[in-house]
Amino acid sequence: MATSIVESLKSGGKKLTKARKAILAVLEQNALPITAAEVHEDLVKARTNVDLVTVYRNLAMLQELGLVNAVGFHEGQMRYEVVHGRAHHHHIQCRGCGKIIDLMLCPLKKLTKLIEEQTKFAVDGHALEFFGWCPQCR
Amino acid sequence: MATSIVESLKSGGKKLTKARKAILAVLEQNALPITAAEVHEDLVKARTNVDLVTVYRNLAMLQELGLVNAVGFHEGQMRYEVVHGRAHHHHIQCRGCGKIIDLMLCPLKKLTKLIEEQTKFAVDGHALEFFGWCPQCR
DNA sequence: CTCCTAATTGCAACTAGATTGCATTTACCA
DNA sequence: TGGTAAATGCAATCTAGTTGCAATTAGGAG
Repeated sequence: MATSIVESLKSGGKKLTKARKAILAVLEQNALPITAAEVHEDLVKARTNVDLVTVYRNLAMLQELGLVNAVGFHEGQMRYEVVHGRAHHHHIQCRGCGKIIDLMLCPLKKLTKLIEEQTKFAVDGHALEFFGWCPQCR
Repeated sequence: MATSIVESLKSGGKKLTKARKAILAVLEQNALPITAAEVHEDLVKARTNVDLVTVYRNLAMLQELGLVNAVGFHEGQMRYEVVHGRAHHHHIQCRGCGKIIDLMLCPLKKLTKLIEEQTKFAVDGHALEFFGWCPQCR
């Protein structure tokens, strides 16, 4: 596991438990954002006994520490991906098969400034997802 | 109610029921996206007896017809707004008080073309929400 | 190395948002 | 005005996620 992650946990007063290591390992093995249930499935497959509740609690905690990023596609559930060493990016999901792919771009830096001027909000984040039909489902 | 809405319903083989009219009226009275529960609350206040299930079913149907737009702020519930006569736009929500305001802009037309070239997806929509702190919560 | 304590975990119960099955009612066209 | 497909209400159900609590564990102090 990356040193930066261990550091972040420590400075947050968090322990490096077996469950936590396993959850982070699963997230690092998945290039694309996965659901809590999928994290749990992978843990079971890897013969690692971690309760689904523990998965939820750790995902929430890792999000607070900024180690994990939550992504929503309006599916009725959230998806999660590790932040560690990856550039800020967005996703596109196929409306047919649900396939997700990474988009290594973000057009919103300039726009954020404009919005701050217009609304007087202090903007500190955004959610941007694209939807469409992949070549197979088209 | 706008003629265009009545037309859309008819050509979709949908009836103009009392419940449906009331739900559309509530949505038209709310400038900002509201939840199914809030729609239901407004109906109760207006002494219109419509079951929450009927609200859910109609919101889903209106969305399919493209008359209503679903917006998600990762709150664990969806919000809905009428499309009728409003330009495509996005929103910003305060992380403190949950206040939402409209942003009458969208920077994504050009980007959509680029994504289609890069991914071979046929892009047909996107979700873009901003988060931050409003002047009162800052 | 051992002990202590706060952090973490698992289990069970619970919550909230949303969906489904089915019998009854309603819109609307012939 | 009657027939019928669409729509509704109610109750039951589902799924994602959360909470309370007793038992366990990581990891620093001594």
